[in-house]
Amino acid sequence: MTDSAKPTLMVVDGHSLAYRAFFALPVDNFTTKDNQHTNAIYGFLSMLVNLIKAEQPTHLAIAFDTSRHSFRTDEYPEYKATRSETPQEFKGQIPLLQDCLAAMSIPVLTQEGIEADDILATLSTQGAAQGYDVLVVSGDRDTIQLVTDDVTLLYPSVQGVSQLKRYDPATVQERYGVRPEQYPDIAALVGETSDNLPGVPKVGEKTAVKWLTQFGSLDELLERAGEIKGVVGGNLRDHIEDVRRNRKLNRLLTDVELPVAPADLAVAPIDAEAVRDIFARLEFRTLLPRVFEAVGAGEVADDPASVVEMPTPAQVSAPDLATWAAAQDGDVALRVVVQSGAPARVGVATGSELRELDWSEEAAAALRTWLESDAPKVLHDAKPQVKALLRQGIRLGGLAYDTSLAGWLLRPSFPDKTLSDLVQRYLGEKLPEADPSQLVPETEGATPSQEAWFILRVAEALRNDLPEPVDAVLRDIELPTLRTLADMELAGVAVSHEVLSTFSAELATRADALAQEAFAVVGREFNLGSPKQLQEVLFEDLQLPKTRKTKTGYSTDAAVLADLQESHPHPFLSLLLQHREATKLRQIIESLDTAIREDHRVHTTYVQTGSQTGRLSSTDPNLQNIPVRTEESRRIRSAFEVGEGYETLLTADYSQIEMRIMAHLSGDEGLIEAFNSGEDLHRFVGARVFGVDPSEVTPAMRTKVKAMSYGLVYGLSAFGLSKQLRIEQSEAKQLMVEYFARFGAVRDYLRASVMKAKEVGYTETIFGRRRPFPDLASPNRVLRENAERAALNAPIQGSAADIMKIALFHIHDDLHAAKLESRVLLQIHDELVVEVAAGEWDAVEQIVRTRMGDAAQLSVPLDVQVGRGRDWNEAAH
DNA sequence: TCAAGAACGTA
DNA sequence: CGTACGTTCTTGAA
Repeated sequence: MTDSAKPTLMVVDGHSLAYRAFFALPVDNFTTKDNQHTNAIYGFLSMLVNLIKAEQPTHLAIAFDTSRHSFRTDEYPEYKATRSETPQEFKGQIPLLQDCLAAMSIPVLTQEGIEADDILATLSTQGAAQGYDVLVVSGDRDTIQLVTDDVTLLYPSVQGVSQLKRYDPATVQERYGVRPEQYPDIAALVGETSDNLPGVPKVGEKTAVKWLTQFGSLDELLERAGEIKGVVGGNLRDHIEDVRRNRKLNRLLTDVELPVAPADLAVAPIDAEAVRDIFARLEFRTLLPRVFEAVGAGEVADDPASVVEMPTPAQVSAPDLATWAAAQDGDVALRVVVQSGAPARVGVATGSELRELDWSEEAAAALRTWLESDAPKVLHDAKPQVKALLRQGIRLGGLAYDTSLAGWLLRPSFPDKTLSDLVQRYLGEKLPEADPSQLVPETEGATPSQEAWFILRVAEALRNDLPEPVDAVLRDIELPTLRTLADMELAGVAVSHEVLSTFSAELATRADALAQEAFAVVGREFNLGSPKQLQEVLFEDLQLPKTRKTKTGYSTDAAVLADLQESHPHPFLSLLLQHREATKLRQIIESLDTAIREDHRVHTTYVQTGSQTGRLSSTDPNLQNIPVRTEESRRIRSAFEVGEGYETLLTADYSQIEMRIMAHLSGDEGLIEAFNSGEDLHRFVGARVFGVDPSEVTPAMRTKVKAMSYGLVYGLSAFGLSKQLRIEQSEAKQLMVEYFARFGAVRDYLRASVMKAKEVGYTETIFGRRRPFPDLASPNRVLRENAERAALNAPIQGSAADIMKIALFHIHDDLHAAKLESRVLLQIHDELVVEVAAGEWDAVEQIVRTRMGDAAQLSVPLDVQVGRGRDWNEAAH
């Protein structure tokens, strides 16, 4: 153990440890909005902070390599020559890391022509001589030679950067079988592939240790190399010069002339302001308190700017709160605590004052005017609160900002779910939370007005971060959409329990019969729903050929089973597929049925932050994946009926909206003509691709170009196309060639679009919604190509989502403004379902057609198909 | 009780 | 080796 009276000098190889962090931490989680990668910086600093806390060094320095060139490459040009090029994503982080260290007042040492480990060697030698306990932190094994009674090496273990293994002389002896100073001898014999230093063939650690023990020293061994028998002896004699060279190169310099001595490296107070600045730039939030705690706590406490004092919440009467809130000039944050769908408490905050109260009828009456006014209000996850107020007959006005939506728009791939997440990320603070594990919580949770206060501050931080076009999306698309969704969710959709239960019973009978039949064919009973048991039956009992591999075995999905049925027809396969279909439908029906509420309606929840592209998602239940493809499955849709007090359902959908967006974005004249011609799209495209008259396009031709057209939007490959169409890959390839020969601008656009995304680091929709793609720069091919396909699709799918949202809230607002009873119920990405009141059909259809058709001005028309019926199936023209 | 994986429904 | 989602079931570990 260390003698506490001695000062501790810690010297760190910044380059090698940051490099390890670079590979250890997923880049996804460590990319700023400007697309600056920060994983190496974060990983390194995080480790450093832990080290400082654990080791409490009195003196500290970080050494970096200057370049790959060093005295070793002068000596031996092949040194480290086989190392692959350092990724640009890593190099770019080093100057920023050094800036961080400068802000933390930690000396950064570099020396032209000298490697970081030589600086470590020099400092540790000097430090040990001057009475320091020395800690060397490095990921380079050559530093093992530095270990002495006074010098301990901390070396990253294979598990990652967070685990450091401690090497003192005894540990080295135990692990390598030699004393630390002998380690370079072993390395010289064995060689170091990572440094491109070949050793003696067939000689590994074991042999090297044996020889060194036997001969006492490397010099002695090389002197008497003739005494070693066998092939390895010959190898040694043949490679003596290599060994000498290796030994020369792996000796670390202990006499580098440095501008500093250990005494100059005393730990100094950090520059709190500078650290805050650079961490803000790198979007490090959680690291800030950790750094302050580890190295600068005393300094920071004196800094008034670092402490934001939370005002004390005041319990007030509703009239007081209403008067006070109405008198506010700037933004006011509002938090409505919702319990069982009803408001329970209300908290309001400005930057300096906190007011709150319990909800009551009197409170509602007193607050109504302010709540319904245009006075700007900032909320977090407003939709449930808007709904709760609507249930009280209060329509919230002045919805100015939603931090949940803003956080999602800024980082759609990693939605910070809760307010607590946002406080952590954007303020670097902790939202006080009640400890749920305790019956009597030890920690107090934030009160509503305290939460509101945090929301206001998070909103301010987000406003600074949100680029203008993205802010416009929030203001002009998302917030109006939020109000609309609240009404849609409250309205729900009428679903007939009778229709569902009749169908369900039928399916249950059928599924049972199919199962019995299947068991009879196989000769035993088992769980048809268990992929594991199913595999036994298919591949062992029935001896069918093994299929595509999955993580846990072999695939039994529908596509695979259909293939099997074709190559090895077996009655069981068809029974199984039919059974799956019946049970799947039944399952959907059951979950739908249990979701029917007392008003005989199903109320889904739209998750506005539920996708990375800008689409909505729907949960509890998901009404965006109700079956439609088969005749039978559409019976489920016929259970969605017009509700009491209304006359009919209207469905409206965009036809081929994504292809139209492609035509617009690419400016492809052929495709634009296709949409303006009035001809069926796939017929038109088929005629061009196959060089025939539109009337001569066969169904097979149409199917092919249709698959191709849709595939384009997803970044389809010839392989994927051939698989889907069950044609040869060569034919698929040929199809793509012909397609692009006629519609070349489409391909040019898609290529340019991905290129642009690589350049700026994000994609953008027509309306300015952005989605960052850090993986476009990934050295990992799979990751990169996945990102490329997603980046190809994002602006198209996202623009379609934008257009639908714009149409949706305009329709909602128009219906409201025209005082019509009719209301939008559902949104299924490119389709809307509207419940139409008696006598309102014409007006509603007019509004829907206009708003959907005019939602965006593209170079092709937005075609809208409208249907009418008593139920959803009937209404789907 | 929970998480992961497989399967499958939609646009 | 085609994008974007949510739900249900089974399984195996906790």
